[in-house]
Amino acid sequence: MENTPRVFALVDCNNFYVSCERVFNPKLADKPVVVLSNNDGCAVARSNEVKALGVKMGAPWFQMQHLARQHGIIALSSNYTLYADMSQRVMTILRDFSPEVEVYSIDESFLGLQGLSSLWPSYSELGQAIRHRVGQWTGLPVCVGIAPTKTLAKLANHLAKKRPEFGGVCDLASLGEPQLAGYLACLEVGEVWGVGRRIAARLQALGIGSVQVLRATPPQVIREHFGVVMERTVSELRGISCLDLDEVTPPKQQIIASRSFGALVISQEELREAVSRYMQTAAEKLRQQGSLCSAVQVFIHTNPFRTHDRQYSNGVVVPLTQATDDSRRLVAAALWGLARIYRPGYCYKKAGVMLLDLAPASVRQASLFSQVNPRTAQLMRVLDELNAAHGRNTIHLASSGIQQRWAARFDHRTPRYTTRWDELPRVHT
DNA sequence: TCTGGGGTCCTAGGACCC
DNA sequence: TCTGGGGTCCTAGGACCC
Repeated sequence: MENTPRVFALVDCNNFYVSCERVFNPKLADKPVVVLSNNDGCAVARSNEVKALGVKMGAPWFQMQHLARQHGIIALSSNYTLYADMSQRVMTILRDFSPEVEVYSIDESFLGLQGLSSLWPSYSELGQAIRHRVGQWTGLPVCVGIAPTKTLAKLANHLAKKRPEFGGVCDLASLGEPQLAGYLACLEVGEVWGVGRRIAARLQALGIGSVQVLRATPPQVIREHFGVVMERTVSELRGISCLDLDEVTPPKQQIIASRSFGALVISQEELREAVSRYMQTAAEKLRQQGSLCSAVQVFIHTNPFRTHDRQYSNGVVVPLTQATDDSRRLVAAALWGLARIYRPGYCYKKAGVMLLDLAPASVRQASLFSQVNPRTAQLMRVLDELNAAHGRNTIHLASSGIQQRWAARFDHRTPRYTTRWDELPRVHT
């Protein structure tokens, strides 16, 4: 279809959550820092100093207490509001460099670069310009990988991060074949985008350990063992672009809201509060993307790590007679489902809801027996506007309770520096 | 004491139909 | 004694991602 070869860049922020915290608290520079998941449970972001200590992604915080004291690891609760805002700033800058941007996750984007080479001495210098401007305008360090396929751009980004000789930007196409083969021979297959723990182990068993060997394996052989997805990955490693940029994010097919509790929950009443709360969060997201939902799922379970406790886990799908985005109807359906699956006498650790069968609101099917009430849409709009202006959960249904004893704990939260007037950073003179 | 949350895609197998 | 074949749809589960 295209004659000019594609050029992809992957721009990825280094240790994103930790770097965001360091922007606003310079004392954290060069210190071992982790950012923890909800309830301060696991390490979800680690500074280089912490990675060097051998702390793995997702490692439980309570298990590292000894190491933390020994090395003075600083632990911070997640400050998602701050990270989301910083992410937006980075993505805005990236759009200045290329008209083709796919925001892939909160801290990384793919850019289409082909055609832009005439504006720059080389793709590497374009990458350096990106690095420099993001650093100067947001304070966040990023690395850039450049290659003819997305999968290779991911690997290039990995090299840019790990190999100092690249200076944070790696353009694979600028390497000679022997040099490239040398780098790929040093990379394990598990580093490849799409190769997880399971598949890496199976590849190992077939004698395919390095990326270089994987790249040399015929895609048909891979297909026989692993299916079409892995075949595509190997083709991409060989420089054949199979995955294009997704510049417009399609609406989500399902929306999930679930949380572990900050305290154990036994009563149905408290579970009802939590389920109601989660559903209101999910419903807001549903309206944000302009969809309606035809079925909701609700699930609860005990703490699987407490193996000596009696365990219970269950979920149920509740179909709706008419597709809706009305928080009140969605909450009612979820609570109805909860009553079906609730069993007394267990210590519950987590609950959640899922919105299923989503469809655009623009093609709403009018039901024979019920009509859409225009006042409902208006009510939901006012609800969303108030919460957007004054902070999440400013106004909510009474069923989600007031005390919310079960709410997740955040014992080390930093200020929401960029999105709350009362939490702005202060400069003392 | 203390172990995250939110997504996508693919496949296998069962139900059902003609 | 002998008991088809092919297609679709749905769901659960597995694998991956950040």
